[in-house]
Amino acid sequence: MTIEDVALAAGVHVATVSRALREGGMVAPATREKVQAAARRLGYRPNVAAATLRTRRSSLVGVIVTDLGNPFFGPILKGLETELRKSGWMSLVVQPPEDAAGRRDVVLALADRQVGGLIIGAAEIDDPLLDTADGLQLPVVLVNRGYGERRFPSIVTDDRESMRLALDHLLALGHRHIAHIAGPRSSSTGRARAEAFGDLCRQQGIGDAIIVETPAFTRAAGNEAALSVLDVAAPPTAVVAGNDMLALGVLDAAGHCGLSVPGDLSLVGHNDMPLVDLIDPPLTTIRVPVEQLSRQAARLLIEQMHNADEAVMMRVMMPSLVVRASTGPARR
Amino acid sequence: MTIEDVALAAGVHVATVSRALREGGMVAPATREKVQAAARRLGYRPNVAAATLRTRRSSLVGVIVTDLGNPFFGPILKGLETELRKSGWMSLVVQPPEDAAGRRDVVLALADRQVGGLIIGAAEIDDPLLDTADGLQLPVVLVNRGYGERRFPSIVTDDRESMRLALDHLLALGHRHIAHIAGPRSSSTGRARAEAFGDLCRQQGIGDAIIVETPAFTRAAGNEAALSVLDVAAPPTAVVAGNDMLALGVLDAAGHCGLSVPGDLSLVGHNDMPLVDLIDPPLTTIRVPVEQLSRQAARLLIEQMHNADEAVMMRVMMPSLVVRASTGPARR
DNA sequence: TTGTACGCGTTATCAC
DNA sequence: GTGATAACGCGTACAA
Repeated sequence: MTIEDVALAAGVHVATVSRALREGGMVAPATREKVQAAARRLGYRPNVAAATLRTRRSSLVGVIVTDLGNPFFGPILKGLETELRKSGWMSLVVQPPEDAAGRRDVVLALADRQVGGLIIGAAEIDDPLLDTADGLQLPVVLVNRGYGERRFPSIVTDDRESMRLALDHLLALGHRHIAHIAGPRSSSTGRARAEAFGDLCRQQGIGDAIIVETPAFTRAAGNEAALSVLDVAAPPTAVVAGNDMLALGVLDAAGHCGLSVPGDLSLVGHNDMPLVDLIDPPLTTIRVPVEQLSRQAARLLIEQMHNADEAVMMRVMMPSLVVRASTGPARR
Repeated sequence: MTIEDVALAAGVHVATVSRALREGGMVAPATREKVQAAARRLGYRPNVAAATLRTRRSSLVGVIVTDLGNPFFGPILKGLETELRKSGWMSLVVQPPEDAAGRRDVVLALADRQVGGLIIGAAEIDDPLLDTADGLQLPVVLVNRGYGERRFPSIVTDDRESMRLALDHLLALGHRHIAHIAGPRSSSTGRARAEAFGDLCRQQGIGDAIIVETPAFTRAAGNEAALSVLDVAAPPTAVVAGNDMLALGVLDAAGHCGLSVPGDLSLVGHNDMPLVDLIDPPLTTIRVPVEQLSRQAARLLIEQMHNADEAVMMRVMMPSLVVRASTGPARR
């Protein structure tokens, strides 16, 4: 069942069928109708591979996400897929390997499929992923990760504002000994939040603020890092975690050290991922507007793909503080 | 940069290049090496669209999942993608619409992309998705959903065993008034668990077991259904939920009714999705081996795609009980 | 073992 | 506004 069959059935030439079935084709309304009727009657489906071969374009978008197991990414993926498909794009989802060569290959493999662009929710700073995409001239949008030199369009939340919200909240509760369990410096969010936290502490005259970097945004890493901070004579009275997964690890560590939350230790997470409102204690955290984040990202990519020479831009979304029960007044 | 350029550079014919670069091609080792060297030197990347057009095969697999926002699906997607790509397949991820036409179209769109097969983690009973895939002769594997007539290969957990584990646990704790907040009967798991629960209760001589069906596996639906059961004079002392999301809703309802868990009400979930070990109280639940479930599904699909006339088979995985703190002895 | 030749289904560029 | 025709890049019988 090819375009030729339709042409035959409609009594026109294949070229006319092609035009009639596509948006911009210049065809007489009557002809178009005739063709569409024939196509429908025959159950004709255009051969996507042939069209891709001819046009060098496919209706595919590469979605590169680390750690699909992380509850934070589910909603992001959901928003992305929904919004992309609304515009006719399908999502090729890939988790990149750790090694540089593997990351390069992932982008190449995606490019081989003629993806129109890439949404990357996994970029590290100086990521081979980005260099490769850049070399291929592939439109890219970063979600929730900026890039060191801001070379790529991205949707991010304001990390400085996040830390300000967290810190103000803790200061208002009387805390003065505050630690930050930071995500890896190789990720823009890990780095930006750590730097903002440091700056703000200095501004507030908190000299002894501790910042510990973790190797990954995981519960295990959070636990380990938190132990090094909490398992001492005079532990801090509050901790700001780089994200919610790290916060869960901090919770583990607090339990291990016999510290009650929020009695002995106040804890602020980041992201407000699903279910953190139900854990014990319900987590005070910084909410990022996930739904809008992912929809904006999809839209931005679509714009970039549509208009190749769109200016590089960053859209910054504002986080907000959600106070639950993991924070309380300082005892000391 | 086409296959012809490589042929020129290697001093052989394009056909030879094609053979040399693919697995089964019969080429002299020396020639192959020469060709590979030339290809590498030129940075040649085969045109996937052309190959797809020619062979009518792509290295794409359709992954149809409802509700990417549900924390249960993240890990499943993760295992699926990992395993599929290990065998050279990329995942086209799609969330199906609710309406029949939309579900049909999703499968057609996937088929248009020449996907080798479909992994469906969203099938309803008598789902248009399945009929369409069936009509297209597309290899299909169902994850965590069986099909009414068992026409499709699937990976499932043993729902009867799940319910047996849950019920035995509650009976051992002395409960006799037990309700089941069931998932929709339109889903195989919802139906199977409800039926098993009913059967087992009868076997145990529990005549007054209540089963309430929900319209969806969501927290809100669980809450609503649970309210109808708990907000009465003599509520049951234990509830088995159709899955963890429903269980969270039950928890909400219990709070609303002033029932403490597990003091006044014992609660068993299903799936052991991420973070339910941290909620208050930590949820007793039925663990499904997600990692293996998804990997098995991917492997099964790969087998089906490889060997078209593989017998339809179902692989059943055994669930296990994870006792945490949401269940306790019956007071009455 | 290698080369020849054709076709896969579409779209784009021309004439008309 | 429509028809003819030439690519697009590759895989594969078949012949050599």
